[in-house]
Amino acid sequence: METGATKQRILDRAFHLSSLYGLEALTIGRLADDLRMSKAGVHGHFGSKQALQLATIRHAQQLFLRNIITPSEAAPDGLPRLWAMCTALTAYSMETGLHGGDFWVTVTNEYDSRTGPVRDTVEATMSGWMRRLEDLISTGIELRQLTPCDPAQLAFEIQALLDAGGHQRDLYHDPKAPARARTAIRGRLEELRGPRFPKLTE
Amino acid sequence: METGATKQRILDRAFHLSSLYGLEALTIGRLADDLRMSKAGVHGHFGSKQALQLATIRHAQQLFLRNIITPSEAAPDGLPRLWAMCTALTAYSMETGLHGGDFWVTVTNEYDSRTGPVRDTVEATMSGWMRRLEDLISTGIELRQLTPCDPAQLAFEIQALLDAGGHQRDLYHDPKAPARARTAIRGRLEELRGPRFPKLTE
DNA sequence: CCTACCGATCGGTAGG
DNA sequence: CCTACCGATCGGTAGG
Repeated sequence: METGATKQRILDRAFHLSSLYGLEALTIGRLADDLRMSKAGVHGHFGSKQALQLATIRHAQQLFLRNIITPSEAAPDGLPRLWAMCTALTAYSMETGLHGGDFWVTVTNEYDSRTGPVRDTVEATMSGWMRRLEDLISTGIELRQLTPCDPAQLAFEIQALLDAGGHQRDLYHDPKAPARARTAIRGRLEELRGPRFPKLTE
Repeated sequence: METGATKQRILDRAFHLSSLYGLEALTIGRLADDLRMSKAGVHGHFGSKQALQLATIRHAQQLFLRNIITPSEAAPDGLPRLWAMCTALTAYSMETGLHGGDFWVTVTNEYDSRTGPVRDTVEATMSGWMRRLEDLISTGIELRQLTPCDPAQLAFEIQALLDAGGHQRDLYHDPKAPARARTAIRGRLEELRGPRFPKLTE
């Protein structure tokens, strides 16, 4: 049960546009124009605008899994894996074009004060991501890579810095912002250095 | 040359709505319904939707100046003043309702990938705020409150944490998020403690 | 500050 | 996947 090629084209474009302008500003007409299709042709693949938004979120989840999560699983559990995810996110952001983290920065900010199924899906996705960060931190503590600390607090700080790396890069057209995020995260981790603190690449 | 009472009512409501949903989702019709006015009655005060957006930004600037900047000027220059601004922003966020920082978190994220006069105004405002943070950090270093460090890097980190305090509070309905931001900022400042590091209240 | 409009665009539907 | 529509709403204008 594969997704059709046209539907993939629509989702790629929807992902691109909503990474820049959000899922509320996404319109079926704009999407159709970009893809040189009719509005009904786009609409028919999803049935409603909300279904299109939810499908775009699922598409973004798949890209995030493929581009960020899975590659980082190659690194050892705990701190090396956490650091691999942080470098993947900030490295991606240092290149041109659109990448895994941008969609989520835009969309979480767009929906943080809204209600409804789209918001709920966004929140659930990000909660899963935060739990993943906290688990890696907890594992890092258990493995004595890190000094004991509050995983939720450290995860909050890392997520804050990752978000700001992408956001401030865009707002100020400052290509150094992702590197600032990485520098700050690395410094914070080294401050919590435990006896088995691993070497952090890059 | 005072602003009319009706115009103030419109701007208060526009500020409230755009703090939640952004300045692009703001519509003259919705504003008119909320205020039990006609669309033309709202429109006439500004002349265009863009002028309404820019006027709402100016309104938000005034509130930020009155509620955050000016009160903090009572604290001594350098670190105490920087800390006063951080506590003001996170304290406001801990109460219910809408406050100074929320508008800017929403709107900077909304416009970071857009173009045009509204985006330019938002960017200029935030650049001024970042410069203010950097100046307070530089003063703190000169006064030996802080160890020498890169003011732009530290300002980036503080702004990242302040943003995330408001944003994650809303996204996860987590009232502890602003306190996490404050804890992280305080920890970062104490890490950079200089010989004349002041006592940080609260 | 209002009523009464305008053309454009929105999400969505009928029918093929 | 298309053309040809629908009612609702958008920003904006005329005229008072």
